[in-house]
Amino acid sequence: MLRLSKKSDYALIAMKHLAMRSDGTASSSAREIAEAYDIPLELLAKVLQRLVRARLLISVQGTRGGYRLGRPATHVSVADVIQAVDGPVTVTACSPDDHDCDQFTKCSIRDPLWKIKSRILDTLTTVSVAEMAAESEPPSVAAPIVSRMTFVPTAGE
Amino acid sequence: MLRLSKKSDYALIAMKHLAMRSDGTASSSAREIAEAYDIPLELLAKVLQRLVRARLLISVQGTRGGYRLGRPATHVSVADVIQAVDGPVTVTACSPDDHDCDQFTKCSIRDPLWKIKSRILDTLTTVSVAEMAAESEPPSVAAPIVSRMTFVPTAGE
DNA sequence: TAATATAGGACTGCTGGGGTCGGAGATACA
DNA sequence: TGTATCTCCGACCCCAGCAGTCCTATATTA
Repeated sequence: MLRLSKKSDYALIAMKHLAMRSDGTASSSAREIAEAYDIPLELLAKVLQRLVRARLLISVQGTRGGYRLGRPATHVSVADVIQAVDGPVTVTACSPDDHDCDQFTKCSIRDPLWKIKSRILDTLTTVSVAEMAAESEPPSVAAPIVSRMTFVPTAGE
Repeated sequence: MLRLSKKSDYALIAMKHLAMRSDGTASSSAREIAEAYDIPLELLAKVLQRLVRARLLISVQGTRGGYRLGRPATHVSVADVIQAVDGPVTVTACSPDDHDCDQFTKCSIRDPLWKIKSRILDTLTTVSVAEMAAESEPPSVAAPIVSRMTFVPTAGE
């Protein structure tokens, strides 16, 4: 459970692929990425379209067209990619202020789960695509990727 | 996305219900819980059976039977409940040592996502059922639930 | 013995994700 | 200008898995 969809998988693969070869503004076509990772072309194309709509990618139409990052990979989090493809990250079916949920007027776990969801979202937001790409590089300096993973106790929340 | 199943919802509701009224070894029947939260009885019963199999609950058969916690609510994490009902928490379809995943021999995001999954699992493990139940109590001391949420940078991992 | 409780297998309806197809629009190049 | 190549986008199908139901067996108490 809690598995994320293949669309998200494909989106992350594509984003990482572009991040690793985007020295400057290099672009790749959907076909190139699809063949590199054995992903169905049409499905990948649909995923890439959503990423374009979310401004995470910029598409160039026509011959020799393709996709390139919409902004630096360091400014794109895993959460951004997942949400662009699969919609908002929601652990529960209904949100705390979703009062038209018939069954859960008596629900007692909405608020606790909502806090857990916030922490998961924090985790996904903290990791950027650039950091994912950096892990695959030959270990040169071993960038302090996890240095920002420290959670501040949010007792006031 | 990342939504957990209704079975997990029901399981958490039931566990919290029992945690809140388990002063000593109070028990509740499946019907009682089902009616309290408008949950289909048969479905809830099946969920409770899984919790019994996972030793999270103890069942008493026969008239005036029911369910009670298998161990103190402080020692039951949200992750325990979810895993008992929905199986292991997996963000990706395949694990890092799952080499028979045909498509993902070229997969480049398995390891990064595996780390993220570990952090999510940490979050779910850190919150206990007792803490979920405590949030509904009239705020007496406001127990320091999140004090253990501080992540230690695992740079060596 | 009757009533009530859990245990658990078998079954159905259906939503949503994975995947496919075809056509429209945009661009590069001859 | 024409054509090939590429992205874009909507429509469509298939099916695994979840939610929910039903039925029977078993255990316990009154």
